[in-house]
Amino acid sequence: MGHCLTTLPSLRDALDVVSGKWKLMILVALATGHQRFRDIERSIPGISSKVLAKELKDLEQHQLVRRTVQEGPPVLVTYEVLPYADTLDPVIFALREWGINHRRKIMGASSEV
Amino acid sequence: MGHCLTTLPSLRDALDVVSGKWKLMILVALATGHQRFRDIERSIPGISSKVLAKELKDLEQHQLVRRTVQEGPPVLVTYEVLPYADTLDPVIFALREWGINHRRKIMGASSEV
DNA sequence: ATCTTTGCTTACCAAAAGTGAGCAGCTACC
DNA sequence: GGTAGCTGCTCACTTTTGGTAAGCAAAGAT
Repeated sequence: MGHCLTTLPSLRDALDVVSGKWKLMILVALATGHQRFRDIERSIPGISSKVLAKELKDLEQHQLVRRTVQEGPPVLVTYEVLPYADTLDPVIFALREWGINHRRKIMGASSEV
Repeated sequence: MGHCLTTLPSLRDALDVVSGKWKLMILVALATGHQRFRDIERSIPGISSKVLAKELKDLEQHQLVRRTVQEGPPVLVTYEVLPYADTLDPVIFALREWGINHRRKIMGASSEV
């Protein structure tokens, strides 16, 4: 119910860009004001610099993020979400709401035995 | 903007359950009436039986899916989405919408050079 | 009897993710 | 000026995950 025939292919298209452990997290980190590599890295618990570097490149290729180098010294590298990435807000919002709820469910279940 | 401090952790919670290439696709497949293993497998292009079996177990553990065995003969195994999985509808909807739009963007970009 | 379908599992290999170290370029401090 | 620290990464390595192909028992169809 509510799922039409184009659901699977479109979902596939979206997941191909956005699935994975880190991409959405990185976008949120950027959107909340973390622009520098180390800053982003610190704001996302558990991510490694290797993965961050790779995911940022990916996001750049998908035109969701822009990398800017201000020649120094010191050289300053900044990342920012491009406007197009804002179109992912509903996805992030939905996931976040679900996450909040799911945590409630899990916590609730363990104490209600 | 619009992102509060609980965004990252909640997003993490959600992604831990739901991220990956296949889980949402499987839920949609189930929701659109595919209940049998082979049926699901055929409805999701590119998935392998190994991965499907593993993801189904995962989804079962997260209480999003129920596996039912009707002793036969023939033995009949059916999978169904549990009501709780419906709470993911907004996520799926948002992703699907984004996928539709993203495809438009990609296609558009290649012809508008 | 043989072939097909179902619901998987098992080996095997490849790709991705995580770990830890390191490195060039700069600053900060005494 | 020596050493310590930060930045934005990369490299080599191990571990985990994914994908591919085959196979298998139970049953049904021909």
